[in-house]
Amino acid sequence: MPASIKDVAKEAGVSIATVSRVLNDVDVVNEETKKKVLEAIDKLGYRPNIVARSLKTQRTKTIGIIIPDISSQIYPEIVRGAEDVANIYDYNLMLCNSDLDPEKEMEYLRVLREKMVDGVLYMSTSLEPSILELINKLQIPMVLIETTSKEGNIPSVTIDNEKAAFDAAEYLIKKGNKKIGYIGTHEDAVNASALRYTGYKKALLENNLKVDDKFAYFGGLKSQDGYEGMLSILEKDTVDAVFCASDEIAMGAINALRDKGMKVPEEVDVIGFNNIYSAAIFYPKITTIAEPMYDMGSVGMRMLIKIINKQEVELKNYVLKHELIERNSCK
Amino acid sequence: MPASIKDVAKEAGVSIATVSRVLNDVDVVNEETKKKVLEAIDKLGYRPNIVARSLKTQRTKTIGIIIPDISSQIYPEIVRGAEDVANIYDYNLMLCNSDLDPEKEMEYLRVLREKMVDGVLYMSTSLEPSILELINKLQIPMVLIETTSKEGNIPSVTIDNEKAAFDAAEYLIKKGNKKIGYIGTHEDAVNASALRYTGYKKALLENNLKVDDKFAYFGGLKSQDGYEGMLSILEKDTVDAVFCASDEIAMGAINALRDKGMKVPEEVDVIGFNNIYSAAIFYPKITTIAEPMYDMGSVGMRMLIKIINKQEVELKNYVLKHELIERNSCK
DNA sequence: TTGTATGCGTTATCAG
DNA sequence: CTGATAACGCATACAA
Repeated sequence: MPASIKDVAKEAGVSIATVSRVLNDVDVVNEETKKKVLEAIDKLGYRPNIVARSLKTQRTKTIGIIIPDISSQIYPEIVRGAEDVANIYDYNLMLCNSDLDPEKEMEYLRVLREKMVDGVLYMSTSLEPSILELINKLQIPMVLIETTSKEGNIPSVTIDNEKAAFDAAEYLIKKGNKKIGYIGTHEDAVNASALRYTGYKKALLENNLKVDDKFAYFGGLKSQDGYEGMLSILEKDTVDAVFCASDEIAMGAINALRDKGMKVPEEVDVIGFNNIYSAAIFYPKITTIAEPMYDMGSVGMRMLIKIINKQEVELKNYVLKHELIERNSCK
Repeated sequence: MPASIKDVAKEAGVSIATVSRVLNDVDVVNEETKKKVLEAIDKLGYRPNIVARSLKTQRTKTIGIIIPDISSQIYPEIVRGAEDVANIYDYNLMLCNSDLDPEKEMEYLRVLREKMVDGVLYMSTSLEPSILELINKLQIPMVLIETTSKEGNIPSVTIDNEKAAFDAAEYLIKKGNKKIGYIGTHEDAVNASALRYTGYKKALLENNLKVDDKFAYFGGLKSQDGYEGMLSILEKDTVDAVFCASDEIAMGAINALRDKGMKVPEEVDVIGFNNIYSAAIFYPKITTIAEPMYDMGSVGMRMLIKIINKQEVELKNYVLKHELIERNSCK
């Protein structure tokens, strides 16, 4: 049993109130007694019990972070960014993997509330009405990362996915490519990555290129999807270039092209999305749209802490800048 | 302000004691009143306050997990394994990134104690005396992952790093390679990956191959280290094969070989370690020693929870099996 | 400047 | 079977 404030009080020969005062550096307390208390604290190796403190102050100094899956390639960096900022302000992170399962998300939201976290950083794809309703009921400070709520009434930090995809596709077009494929999320999906198809399409149209479904493959964001997607497109026609909605897709697509005896970038340009760690290690190094993962986490956390402290946030919906990184998978 | 047990009691017309009883399903309580209470709970949308409960029961149902860096390539899977098991037993995870800084590790240990976590999953490289001392003082259930304490008195889950490296090196030898390089941690380092050099050396010696320092490059575990290490070795001599203490090193080494115009595996065999996600996506796909990351996390968590519940654990120091995965970076 | 007392929301002990 | 009530460890309003 660790020492409590009571033990310290007894040891120092003062009341627990006084101990509490020096602990929190509040009110004025005589230098003499302060010293006595400090000595007692030191002697007993006393450390405050934050659970008890939390119950009293109604603040736990911990923040919940809900992500689809920490073992995927893109979330660890976001989490790291969040933790680094949290750390500065003496917050800890409670990590929750939802697997994008709305039921799990809701359960975590409830548990986080029960554990009285001061706020939640929430990453999901779609925000179903039932979840929105729960969020509303829970009354817990929250910021969305990578998503926005329909009405934009929940603070968020994202990138402009449509514009980013537009930039990527236009880059491919500027290189002189005409037949440009797409591998990624279906445009009807209600999440951020679906906007990438919209951006891709817009770039083609604005440049008087026709959008043909035979050049598009809709599936997941994994390398397997890229591999299969590339093969599927190749069965129908040849392509000059491919826009991939994720770097993993790009890697899979490049592997498929290689297996078909086609050279990247000599014969086909491939551009990815995300700029995950291995994009720069892969051969060829992948030209891609860099999403500021770390910054999304840190900016999101910073905003959340402001909200928790009831400070004004200038901008409710941050849109961070993306960047096209030229490497070796495009001519 | 959310409803408390008091509100429920008033709503149901019973005492808070009774509400608590139905909440925890303890003692016998009249079906009739139980129903009333349940209705009140439902009506008010009552959820227990776990912070208050924790203060009373002295159990928080949360577990601290200290890792070097979540944004590195190997920890996310361990964390995921840990979380999945934690989830089953209604525990949550408090994530702490230490960057292998002993000071940070100790600070986290203290804060986790203050927040009354029920246990800690601890990943570090070296356990300095000062940390051991703190651990001892804190009296908090703990299991080590990827490391062991000198005396083996702290429960742990690891793989046999020396044997794994031995297997990898012997695999290279069996392929007929004579001049086998090593890129990785220095043998004097006091952590798990240093044992890989020991295993590598042992394999060479047992097979009557001489160990020559010009074939060894000691550095970090990143791809950059692999790239530079390969170049450095190549300056002194040619090699038939290279044992890399991590997959990232292997990727860097392969890129260096490629830049030097040498083909993998036709001219040089390269074997990695860890089996990180991108090892199977890289070109060529990397032959490697697979560490059961997910299992280390889940087994560790399982063990920790047993310890927390004061159940007997049959084995204090688990050694999980590694596996050599043959892919395309070796002939 | 310091101490007493109350309550944060629970669980658990003790009577009834 | 149920209701008071005392902790759990701390912060704080109010007295002194």
